[in-house]
Amino acid sequence: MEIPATKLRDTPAIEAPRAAVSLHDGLVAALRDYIVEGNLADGARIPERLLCDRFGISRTPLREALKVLAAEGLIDLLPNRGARVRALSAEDLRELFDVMGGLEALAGRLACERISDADVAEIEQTHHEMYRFYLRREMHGYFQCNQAIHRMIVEAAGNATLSATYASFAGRIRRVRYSANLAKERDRWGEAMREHEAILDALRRRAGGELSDILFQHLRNKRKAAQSQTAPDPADA
Amino acid sequence: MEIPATKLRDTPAIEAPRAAVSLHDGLVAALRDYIVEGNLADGARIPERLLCDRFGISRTPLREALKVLAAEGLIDLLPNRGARVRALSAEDLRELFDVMGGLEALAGRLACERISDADVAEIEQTHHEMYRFYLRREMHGYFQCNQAIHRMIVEAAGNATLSATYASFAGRIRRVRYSANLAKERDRWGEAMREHEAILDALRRRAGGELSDILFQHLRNKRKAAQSQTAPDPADA
DNA sequence: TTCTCAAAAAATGAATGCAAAAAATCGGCT
DNA sequence: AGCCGATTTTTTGCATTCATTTTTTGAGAA
Repeated sequence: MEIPATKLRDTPAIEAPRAAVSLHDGLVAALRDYIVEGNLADGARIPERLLCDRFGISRTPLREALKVLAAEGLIDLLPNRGARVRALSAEDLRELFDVMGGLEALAGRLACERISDADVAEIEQTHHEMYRFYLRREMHGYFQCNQAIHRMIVEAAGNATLSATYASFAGRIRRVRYSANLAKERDRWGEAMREHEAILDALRRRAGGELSDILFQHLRNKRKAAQSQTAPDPADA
Repeated sequence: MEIPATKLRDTPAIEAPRAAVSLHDGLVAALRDYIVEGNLADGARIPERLLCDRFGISRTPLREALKVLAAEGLIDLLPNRGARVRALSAEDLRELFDVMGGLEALAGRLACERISDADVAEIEQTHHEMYRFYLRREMHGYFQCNQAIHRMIVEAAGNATLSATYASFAGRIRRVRYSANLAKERDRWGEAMREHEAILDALRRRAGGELSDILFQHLRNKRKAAQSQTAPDPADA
């Protein structure tokens, strides 16, 4: 029965660092990257022993990390049968892209409510940088700027919960993003560029609802591009 | 050992599809409910030993469950200092409501794309039932129908990922929903009812973008009501 | 008394050990 | 010869144990 009387005073730095960094968090991140980067085949069984050796730890912390990743949806945990890399079906991809679209739509709406002119200017600047990459047909730089813009909009929403959720889903589709997506994206490069113009325009006017629609549609188009890429459906193969 | 008996019941049809049910999942669910139902004080330290005794298990599975709940954002895990119930600040509440609004907005948009006339009719029916509760000033029944309608819209989106995410966030605010929210809601009862009329109307017309806006605003208003209720910041209470 | 510092106590983080379940291997049967 | 069932082996799930870290407690000095 410890009395909270003495406790109430010492809550200075608790709110600020929401995510405390422990050794365990590092392992979760490492394992997540390990999987996201495709070191394990889709649907492959993940023997605990193997990963223990790989990461140089015992089974206890590894299992904790596996549970977390399972909760994140990155792997499946079959009772008494170990962990398996969750293979993303075409259906999963559809769902993930739509949820990402919904989150970005939300971010756009919220950003319009509170974004400062300075932050809009920063996005504008990145947009122009991206445009230069587009003109020079430099895919990589374009991609980087693109990602940065979307991230800035999400940040501008001023909603840490949203940012965290967005990051989580972004991680989940990063795998496919790596493997595919680039080639077909090229076909709709001009279209994407125009969409980004519209995004910036709506953001300048602080037209939340409009920006929301544009962003969702933007992701929807991205999804279609990615899907036509991955079209030969692996789900029922 | 007798703990999970009462806990396992309240999993709607949401989680069904892909999550395999192990004994461990039961523990996570039980612990989640245990916290959500307010058995632990806000910000209170959670001694592992105590929960081990309470649930009749050893520390290993408990710690696994704690990690998962921490990943869900329900508790904070301070390195070497144990777990604490994450106290929802006014800021957190604002964020959560907005994210919920974003998810519902997305659900509405997606639902308009694929909902069948039969499902619309079902929602319509629940809506009328809700209206009868409204006329008779029966708060509880109204509330049930309200929840059901929102859940049906989310389900109608046909996106399991969205459903799971929605359920997760709903769980996180369930705590405050229990404690407060009802009284003030009464003041804007009529307004909420009108908003629901608009929701149904947009759904009938399959006006996705419109429904999206309405649902977000609906949640925004709900948030305002809840906030004016909880206004005296509970963080430092 | 009150503050500081140090030792004791308790709690956390991680490794190991043990029982049960699944997978693999081998012998028996049709 | 091939297929099915039992035994061995491996793997998983959980409890227990060990090493640090934190927290508490107590003694001594200002």
